[in-house]
Order: sequence, then structure tokens, then C-alpha cells
Amino acid sequence: MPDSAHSEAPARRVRADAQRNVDQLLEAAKAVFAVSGVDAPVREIAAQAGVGVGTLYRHFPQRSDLITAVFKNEVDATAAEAAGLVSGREPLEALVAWLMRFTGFIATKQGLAAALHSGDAAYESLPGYFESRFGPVLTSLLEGAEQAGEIRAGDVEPIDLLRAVANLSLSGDEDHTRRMVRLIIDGLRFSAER
Amino acid sequence: MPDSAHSEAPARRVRADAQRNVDQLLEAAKAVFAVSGVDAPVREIAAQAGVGVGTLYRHFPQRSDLITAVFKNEVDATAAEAAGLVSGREPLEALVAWLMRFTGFIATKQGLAAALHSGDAAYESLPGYFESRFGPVLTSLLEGAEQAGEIRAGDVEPIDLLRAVANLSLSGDEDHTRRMVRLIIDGLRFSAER
Amino acid sequence: MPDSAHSEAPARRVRADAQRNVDQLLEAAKAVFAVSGVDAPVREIAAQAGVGVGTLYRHFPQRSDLITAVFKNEVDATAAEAAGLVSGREPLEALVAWLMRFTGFIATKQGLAAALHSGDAAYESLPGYFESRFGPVLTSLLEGAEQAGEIRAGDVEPIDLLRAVANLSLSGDEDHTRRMVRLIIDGLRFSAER
Amino acid sequence: MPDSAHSEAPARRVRADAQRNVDQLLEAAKAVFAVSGVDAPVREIAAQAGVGVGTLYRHFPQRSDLITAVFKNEVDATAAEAAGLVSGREPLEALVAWLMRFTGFIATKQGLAAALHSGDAAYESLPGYFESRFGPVLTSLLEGAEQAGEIRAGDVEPIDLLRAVANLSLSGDEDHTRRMVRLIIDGLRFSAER
DNA sequence: GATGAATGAGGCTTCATTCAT
DNA sequence: AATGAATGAAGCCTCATTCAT
Repeated sequence: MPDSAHSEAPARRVRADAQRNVDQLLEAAKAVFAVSGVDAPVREIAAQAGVGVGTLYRHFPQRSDLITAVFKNEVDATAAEAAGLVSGREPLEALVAWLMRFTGFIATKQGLAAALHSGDAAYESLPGYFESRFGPVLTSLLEGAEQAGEIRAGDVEPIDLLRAVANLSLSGDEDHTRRMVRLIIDGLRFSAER
Repeated sequence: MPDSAHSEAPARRVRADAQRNVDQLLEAAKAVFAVSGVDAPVREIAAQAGVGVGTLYRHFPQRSDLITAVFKNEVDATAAEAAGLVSGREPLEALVAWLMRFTGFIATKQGLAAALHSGDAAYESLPGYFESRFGPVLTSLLEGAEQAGEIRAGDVEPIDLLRAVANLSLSGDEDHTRRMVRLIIDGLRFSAER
Repeated sequence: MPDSAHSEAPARRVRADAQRNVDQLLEAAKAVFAVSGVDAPVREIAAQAGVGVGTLYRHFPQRSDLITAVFKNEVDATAAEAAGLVSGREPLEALVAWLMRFTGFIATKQGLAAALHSGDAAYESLPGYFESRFGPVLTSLLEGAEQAGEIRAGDVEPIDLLRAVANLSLSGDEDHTRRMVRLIIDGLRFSAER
Repeated sequence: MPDSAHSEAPARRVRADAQRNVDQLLEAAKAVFAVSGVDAPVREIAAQAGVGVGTLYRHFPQRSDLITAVFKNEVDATAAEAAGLVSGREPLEALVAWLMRFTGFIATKQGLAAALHSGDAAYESLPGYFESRFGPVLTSLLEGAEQAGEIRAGDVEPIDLLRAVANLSLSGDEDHTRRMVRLIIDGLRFSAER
């Protein structure tokens, strides 16, 4: 919902430039974080975005502002893909597919875990945001699998499962991650058999 | 196996302080790494060990030397505890107990994963060391559980399981880790039922 | 030949302070090198220039960048003074006058010889620059003296003479240097007499 | 004239070891100075001598003690070679031969000039020592050449000539040094012709 | 006496952040 | 608003020198 919704006031102009800079910074930060981690030098991000460091600081006074913005951006994008991944798949496979998509998101967050554990108040909202966006998606996928008789959804909290998959994806080895995700899913199937 | 194993050789003396300093450095480094990660300032480690930075550099010219020494030290200690944890426990519980002990080891390795992925040749030997020490222990535990009919050991490579548990323990939340480890073990039990 | 030679191009602005800092750094470095040699602490140079060390590193990322810049700066200045020194002097005296001016340049290069001999590729261009600027000047002076029948110019390579005078000036005793320069000139006159 | 001239007192024993260490240190220092200059790391010298740094400091508490000892040692050796170089040579050639031998001595003193100019009182005695040993030798060689009618010895102070040749030899290019020494000698011959 | 381990000052360099243009 | 130059704190590392063994 952009501020420019009301065109009657002269409002701020030049918003185009500024917004483009923000977008470029977010994109650059995402790319740099994936390669060099969230502690990457500020100048590297600014350079990749094609702006001066001053511009970066104007839009993101704290490093944490940039990190959280990138993070939320990607959380939104990942959550939005859920529907597409699910359609046409068996419930259990849909669950695995989405979890694997989710690991791709995490794998670009080198150093984020450390930031989250740093105790910096700026990151306090992230887990909640994370859960608010992914929780419903995952809950729905788990319920689908449960209704298909594949698992017993009550055996795991969605957020627990997300954390686990997030941590597993830190290995950076996608094949390994996939195997371990399936093993966890098997764990859910195990209890369903009892 | 220290040189002093054979007391008949004159060997170097003075080793007393030097060895004590090395020990203090390893202990301090372990503690600091757990809190501040493996990129913690050199001075912090030296100060905690009660020595000057020069002493640290004498014994560990590269940061990687200190990291690998601490790592191997703890790998050894963790592996050595396997027997005690196993005795008197049912096979499956022994497996879980040891894996949880193992997570305690990993939880103090903040930043080590990044170092391992850095491509620095100094760390190349660590995965092998890790596997050589833990592989046999875990294989033995898995076989015990298999012979008890609890799991099907062939469904997972010991090293895969170690990596998974290591990554899970990065959450820093021991309860969560324990739940997820049990979920993975359930995954192994699932296939055993088929 | 600065970019700003053509005022029609927009070019970068802000250049004013930056250029002033560069100039101050070069001047400070020249002074500090003369007193403490080219290995003087970076901070000393930055302080004398009235800037932070970061500014020094921005403009001269390597110490060798600063050394070569100072060097070339002074080579240019010294070469440019040739005309003024020559006019109104007898050829031989003009030669001596210029060589003595040249010694003043060298006397501020404490430690440069060692740097040149260090094998660092950054200094490879200096001897060539040196020769390209001073060679023609000295050749012209030698030819003037030869045409006046004072010396036989073919008896010495200009670059040999420059090196010799440069080394002689390292004594730091101007009077001694002057006597020895004259002695060398006498050496050139000797052969002219035969 | 060794202290052990009087064998009646028990005197200090172990002198052999200590003296050997001193000799090894002097030799090592000479070699290291030639390669790395007189500011070379203390440990490099101790290592090359095969002793601990403590031993170096015992015998040479100050770096200047070691430098001056090496220097005097070599001054003595160089002066002692004068007779051999002179015999069987024409006076002028004898002079050149000795000067060139002298340049070989200087060429191994990278950084000594800087030390001498440092104002450190420890080096104050060196020029005097230098002159007291070399002055007579050179005076004698100059007089020989003068008596042969080749030069006019009064035109240059022996010490001036030594300084000049010392500085010329800093180029490290022996051929160049030789040419310039000959040019200086020609300078002396020039005045003899008048 | 000899050794070499320990110390820590001192020099180097990077980079987050500010601020003049 | 944007830029990027300047700043300087902070971390790294290397020795000269001392001193326990």
C-alpha cells in the first residue's frame, strides 16, 4: 500500500529514485548475504547496489534494518510460493516440496542465526514474523498430510519443524538436507502407524 | 601420546609452564568460542587464559591452529564418553543419549561451520578427524539398536546422522534439539517397521 | 595533466578537499621520509598531514604508492629546476650546480635505496622514471660541458653519474658531497686533457 | 691478548664455550646483516648462530653492541689485508685494489649508515675507529701514488675519500662502483697534471 | 651460563559510521 | 537526496626484551 495512493497532494516526489535505490539495495544485500554472510562489509553491498554508502545508511540506518528487510522480503516470497508447490502433489510430497523450498531460503542466510542469537533487540521481531507467515502454511500442509493418514500432525509443532529444517539446511549440501528432511518426515509417519 | 611417555629420554624440560599455558589457552578458547564464536578477538582469549597475546601466537600461530586444536580436543573428549553413556541403557536410549551428548559439543562451536565452509585448507582435516572418531562410535550404537530390532541401521549413513544432529543443535535450544533428535530416530524406526 | 583540464566535462566534484589531503599527505610524507626514512610509521605521516590514517590508506593503499608518488613528485620538481640553474652559468658550473641540486633531492630519500633493492615490484618503475626525467637533463649538461672543451662526455654514462652522485649524497654532509662531486667532475676533466 | 695469559689463577673457566658462542654470534650477525641489514630480527641472528636469544643478549645487551663488534671485526680484517693487496702492484693500482676491497666490506653493511646517522651515542666511536684503522693505510697508499707522480695527495682527505667510496659502494653494483672509484681517482690525477 | 617461553608495546590495516559537498 | 571522503576505533601480528627454569 504505497504512500502515493493519494495523488491530490504534491506529496513527496522523487519517490521513484528513492524506491529504486531501496530495491537495488535489498537485492544487492540478498546477494551479498548469500555469499559473504550478513556481516559482509557495508561497502560491498552499496557497491553492488550501485549507490554510495551514505544512501545505504539513509535507508537502513542500522545493519539490522537491512537484514530484517531482506529477511522479511524473502519470507514473503517463500510463503507466496506455497500454493504453487502444493497444487498437483500428494499431501506428503507437497509438504516435502515446500520444506525444501524453504531450505533454499535459509541457505542464503549465512550468519543470520548468529545475529538472532546475539540478543540484539532489533531482531526480536523476526521469529514472530517468520512464524506468522510460515506457521499457517505449514500447519495447512501438515493437516493435509494428516487427513491423508500419512502422519500424525499433533506430534510436532509447526514452528519446531521449521526450525529443524532451517538448521538442517545450514549444511549447505542440498542432497543431505533432503535426505534428512525425509527422515524427519518418516519420524512423523512412524507415530502415525502406532 | 606425548614425548614424555618414555621417561628415559632427556627430552626438553621447562615444558611445565608451556604446557600449562597451552592447556589454559585451549580451555579459554573453548569457553570464548562458545560465547563469542570462533572469530572472537585474540586478546579476549589470551586474557581469559591469563597470558599475553604473544604466548597465544607462539603456540597457535594461526587462528585455525587454535580452532582445530580445541575442536580435536573436544572431539576426543566427546568420543571418550560414549562407553559411559551406553552402559546400562537400552540400545535406542543409549543412541539418543550419546547424540545428545554430541549436541552439547556442537553447541559450543559457534561459527565453526562458517570456518569449515571458508575453503581454508587449514580446516580440511577436520571433517575427516570428526568422522574417524565419531563414525565408529555411532556405527556401533546404530548396530546395537538394529540388533535390538529398533531401527534399520542401513537407512542412514552415520556421518549423515552426525551432520544432521550437529546442525539441529545449532538452534541452541536443547529441548528443541532433543525433540528433533527423537523425531529423526523415529524416522529410523519407521523404516524398521516395514 | 589532470582531468579537470577541460572544464566542459562535469567530472567529479568534492575534489577540492580530497586533492588538498593528497597534497598534504605528499608533503608530510616527504618531510617524514627525510627525517625518519621511508619506513616511518604510517601514523606519523598521517598526523603530520593532519588527516586520519584511513585517509592515507584511501589515497595510498600501499606504502609503496606513497613512496613512489613522493619520489616522482620530487623528481619532476628537481628536473624542472634545471633550466633556472643553468642559465647564466658556465657549462661546467651549470653541471655542478644541477648535480648539487640533485643531491638535495636524494638526501631526503633515507631508506629508498633499500626499498628499491627489496625486489618489490611496486618499485620497478622508479629507476626508469628517474632515468627518463634526469637522463636528458644530464645528457644536455654534459654535452654543454663537452662542447666547451671541459670534459669528454663519452667517458661516463649519465645514469652512472647520477647513481654515483646519489650515493655520495647519502652521507648527508653537504660539504663533503660537494667536494666529492667536484672530484668526480675533475675525473671527467682528466680524460679530456689527454 | 687473551685474559688467559696467566694460567696460575683458576680464573673463569668455561671460557671456551662462551668465546665460541661469541664467535658464532659475530659470524652469524655478519651474515645476517649482509642479507637483511643491521635491523634484522634478533632471533634470526641467534638462530643462525645456533644459540638462544638469551645468549645473544648476554653477550651483546644492546643491538648496537653487536653491530659495533661486527663492524670493528671487519674493519680490522679489511685493514689487515692492505699489505697483501699492495705488494706487487703499481701504486695507483694498489690504491684502487684496496679501495675496492674496502667497498666489499661496506656492501655488507646495509642499514649501517642509517644507524650512524641515528644520533645514538653507541655509534659515536665507530667513525673514529674506522678512521684510526683505515686512515693510516689509505694515507700510505695515497703517498705512494703521489711519490710516483700519479696524483696530488693533498687534494683530498683520506677520510673524505673513504666516505665517498663507502657511499659509492652502497649501489651494490660492483662494476658501477669500480667505474666510479676510477673516476674519482682520475679526479685526483687531474689536479696532479696542473 | 644457556635456553627459549612469555610479555606487551607498537605498527599495520580494515571498515562502520559520520558528514561536507 | 546522494555521494563518497574522512575518521578513528579495534583487531591483527611481530618482535625486542625480560626472566623462570
